[in-house]
Amino acid sequence: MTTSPGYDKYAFEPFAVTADLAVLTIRAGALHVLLVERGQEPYAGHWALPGGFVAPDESAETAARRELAEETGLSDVSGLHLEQLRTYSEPDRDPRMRVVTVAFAALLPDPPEPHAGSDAAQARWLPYDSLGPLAFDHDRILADAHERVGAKLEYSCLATAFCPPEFTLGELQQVYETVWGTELDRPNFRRKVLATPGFVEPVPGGAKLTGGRGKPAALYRTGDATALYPPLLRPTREGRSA
Amino acid sequence: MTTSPGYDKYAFEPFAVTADLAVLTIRAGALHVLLVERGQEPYAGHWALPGGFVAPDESAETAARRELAEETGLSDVSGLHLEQLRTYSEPDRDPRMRVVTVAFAALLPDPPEPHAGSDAAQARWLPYDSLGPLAFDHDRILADAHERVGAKLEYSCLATAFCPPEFTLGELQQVYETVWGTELDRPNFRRKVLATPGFVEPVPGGAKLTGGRGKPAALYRTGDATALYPPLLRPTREGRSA
DNA sequence: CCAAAAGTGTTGACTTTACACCCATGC
DNA sequence: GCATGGGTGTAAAGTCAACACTTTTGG
Repeated sequence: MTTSPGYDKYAFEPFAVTADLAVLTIRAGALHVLLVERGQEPYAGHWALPGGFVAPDESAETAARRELAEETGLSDVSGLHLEQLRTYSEPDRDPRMRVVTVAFAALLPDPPEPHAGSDAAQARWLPYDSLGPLAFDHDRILADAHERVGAKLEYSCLATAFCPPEFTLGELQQVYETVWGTELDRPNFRRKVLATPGFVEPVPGGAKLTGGRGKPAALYRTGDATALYPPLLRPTREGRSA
Repeated sequence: MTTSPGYDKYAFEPFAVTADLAVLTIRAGALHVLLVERGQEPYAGHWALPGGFVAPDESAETAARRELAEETGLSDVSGLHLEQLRTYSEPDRDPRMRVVTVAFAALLPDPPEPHAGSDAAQARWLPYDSLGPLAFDHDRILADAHERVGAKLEYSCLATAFCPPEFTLGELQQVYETVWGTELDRPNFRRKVLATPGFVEPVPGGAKLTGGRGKPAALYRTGDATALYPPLLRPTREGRSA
């Protein structure tokens, strides 16, 4: 910690610090984002990521979790996966004042039907594709969130965060296919998932579930593992090998 | 952006925002970190990561680059790789006041012999292993930096950031071995690197260089590629396959 | 000639892919 | 029965790790 000449440690400029959230879920086979409609300028009428100021006694993570609870109306937000993305600090991000935003991605199982927004602004789940321009630099934050989540699916067990407590391998595969926008071979997907020790574990009660018609599928739960060796790489973007 | 009841957008608590740097280099086959010795409490006499306040007209990235130039004494800092790590915002990180720190990792080729520190505090390159406890939560930041850099070597072309403009494959391999703390098979390493299109490109002037005695090695430059397909995975931590 | 470091070749083990096929259920 | 989704098997292609071997330099 050094100070530039003419800079006094205790005479720093005040910054506002906010925590913004890219809350993602998969609904009807499509990636959806939780957005709030802005009621006032700037960007009145535009959609924006939910978020808010970090309180004096909170960390950015705590603030993000608080906002998540308020915005989704969920009571038990403690178990949800919150991933810190990065911090956006360009001086002109917000025309009103100097705001530094710590962005997070949150992954939810199925749609916890909108939210019980604590304030007047309406909040809605909107499909990730077919979004108009968002307020501030939120397009970029959201794109970063998508990119990060897509990458983490490759080498972590994050995918189960999109699934309910008990799920089928078909549902898990849909998570990958939806986030990556590709199709995967079912037999191979199944083998890779089951070959990774703590990724998923079968629900012992031989329980099964029907996804409409077709053979009932076995149910699985999230396992202990967090990392994925070997990784589950997305199918070849351009040419993969030399 | 929503506000909690009783919260006025313009009456936020002031936060100090700093940018701290984990400046890494490889010297004599060992990972080294640039640290500054603190002259005042708290943590007087402890080593800390270089860093400083973000000025009102700067982004955190800009502030980090400015600090990097001040601390290393390098004139051309514009080409160096700066990687935003994450933001540390726990309320009690700094006993004096509320400080939110955006941490960065910087990778330098060989040792630009210490620094011309702009202030009195001495700055030094210290070996990553055999570091005592650092000031504040800088141990954790540094560990996160090491972890992140190690991971990025797997799937990005970041390793060349540790190398001078022209380098041999042996030097590049040493970067991997030093950061990962493992040994790699030279023939296989060479093949993987050369099999990735834009990773490195040969210096056409048939230039060569001797690293002491032994056959002179061909020289390479950094290529255009940034990502690494297929990835260069670290050798099996626990058991890799099922 | 020897040691040291660069660079090439090869082989067997393993992984991955692509696809064929059977199973259980709703209509 | 037949469409639909779950689950198993397999063989060819590809990848990778391990190690033997050649080349070029300094002493």
